Amino acid sequence: MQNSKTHEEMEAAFGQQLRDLRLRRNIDQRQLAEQAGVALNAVKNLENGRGATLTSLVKVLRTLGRADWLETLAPAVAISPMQMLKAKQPRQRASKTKGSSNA
Amino acid sequence: MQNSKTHEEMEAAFGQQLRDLRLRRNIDQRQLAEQAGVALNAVKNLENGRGATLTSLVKVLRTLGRADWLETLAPAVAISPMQMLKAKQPRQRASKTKGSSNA
DNA sequence: AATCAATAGCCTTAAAATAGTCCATTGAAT
DNA sequence: ATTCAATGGACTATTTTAAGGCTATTGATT
Repeated sequence: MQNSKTHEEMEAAFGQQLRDLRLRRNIDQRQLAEQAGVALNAVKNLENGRGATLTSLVKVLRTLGRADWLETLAPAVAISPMQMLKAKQPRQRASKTKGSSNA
Repeated sequence: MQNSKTHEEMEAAFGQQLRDLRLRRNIDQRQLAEQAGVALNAVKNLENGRGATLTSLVKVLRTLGRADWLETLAPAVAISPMQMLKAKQPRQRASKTKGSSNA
């Protein structure tokens, strides 16, 4: 009922994707690190799934030209233009109804 | 020529997306933290863009049922079945040709 | 409008990541 | 086959985050 991969495996697989992106740009880790403004070790850690910060990831993604990917996480619910008007967002909260299993 | 957002802004916007996902599931930060196996503070940090580790992010994404998103980073080049056969991957490297501006 | 739970924010300690350097390995170019 | 650069891996010091707890806000429900 859940993803069979451990989070370590997922981070490693993710790192491989980052590496692929870099190799397609044909730049080496050192160049990527410099352009991103992070240490070479941070890039190594990312690509090898050895632990990283979200900040390093974001900086690297920007450099790789894939910062847009970060905006694709939330499916973004379509709402009507009228609703748009009142769609300010000062601190939403989870509500109390027990039936919490929404999709 | 580049994203006008700073990486801080990007992390904050990303955190908002995480929050949206959580609210759609209608669970609170405490529940999410427990189910993900991270501290409540880790969830707060993520949603408020105050710094986080990739590990925390992955654990949270799994809990939110969006672990698949992590696999959508690299466009994944289509290669022929014949090429598949020799597509082992022991350590690729960036090559030396100066013309490195690939898309 | 009053209640109460969800969230923000801060504190301290422990754990983890960054940064910088060095050396070993290995893929690519000659 | 040899050369040489790209990468992996380790080590140390420093910075950042996780974890856990505690209080102040604030949104949702009544």
